[in-house]
Amino acid sequence: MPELPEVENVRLKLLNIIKNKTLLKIDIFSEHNLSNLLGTEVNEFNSLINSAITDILRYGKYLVFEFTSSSDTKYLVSHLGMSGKYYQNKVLDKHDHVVFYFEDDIYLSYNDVRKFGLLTIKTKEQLFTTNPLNLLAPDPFSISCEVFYNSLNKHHHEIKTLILDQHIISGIGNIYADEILYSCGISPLREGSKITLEESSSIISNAIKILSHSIKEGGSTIRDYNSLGIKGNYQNFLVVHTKENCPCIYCKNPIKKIKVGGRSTYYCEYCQK
DNA sequence: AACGAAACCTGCGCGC
DNA sequence: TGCGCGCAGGTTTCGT
Repeated sequence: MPELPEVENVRLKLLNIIKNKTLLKIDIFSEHNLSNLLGTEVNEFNSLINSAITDILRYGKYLVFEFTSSSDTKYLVSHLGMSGKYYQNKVLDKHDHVVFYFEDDIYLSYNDVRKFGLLTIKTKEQLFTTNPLNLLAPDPFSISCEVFYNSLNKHHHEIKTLILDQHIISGIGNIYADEILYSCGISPLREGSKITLEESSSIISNAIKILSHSIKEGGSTIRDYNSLGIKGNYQNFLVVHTKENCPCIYCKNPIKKIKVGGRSTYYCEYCQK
């Protein structure tokens, strides 16, 4: 469930479930097959035991669990990749790789079919000075328009590729990139260095509008992806993504599907310049 | 240096 | 029914 609105919904739900709960035990299954998923040694995970979850934060598409004990504070940084999900008290299956047992008989499993996600432990010192958060750009809600505009103008990539680049702006993925550029009337193929300051501002304000709306609708649930039983509704509000050959809601010409930077891209060639 | 391609994984749906 | 192919809400690494 990987873009900003879906991750934000997971964050809010997780806070309701485990805020102020103490971690009692962690199980990690077949850890030798999880070398890309686990950024930290297993014993580092065990160092979280007997700490309580004092907060859950989100940076772009990353979740950050704050664990506090009497002696120190540590952070679990989690990215859901393409197929990562959290479940509460679910009967485990072969894709539940890590299970966190809390007080009050609550357990959370991290399930990830494709194992593109990430779970890594950081100290307070390391959190923003090491991968992956050290190079992460601000999300549309907090980025400065001038900084964003200057980043775009440094590159000759297509604008769609640039707004998917988490070092330039974070939180936007393949679905919302298409929706945002459509609402701005900007072609996904336009070169970043040709985007004006006004258009940069439009990208940010449309991103804020679309992402906020999606957060309110619980995110998008397509192909049955969801986490913690969250069933999003925003897929019903999509106007270009997945709409190949459907009439553009503005000009009625068919929506085109192309590849940009290797990703499926939907747009209206008449409304987006 | 910069670009697209392939890699990392698994499962699903499609056409033959 | 079975097989092969292409596809998937992401990101990093590898070639030319």
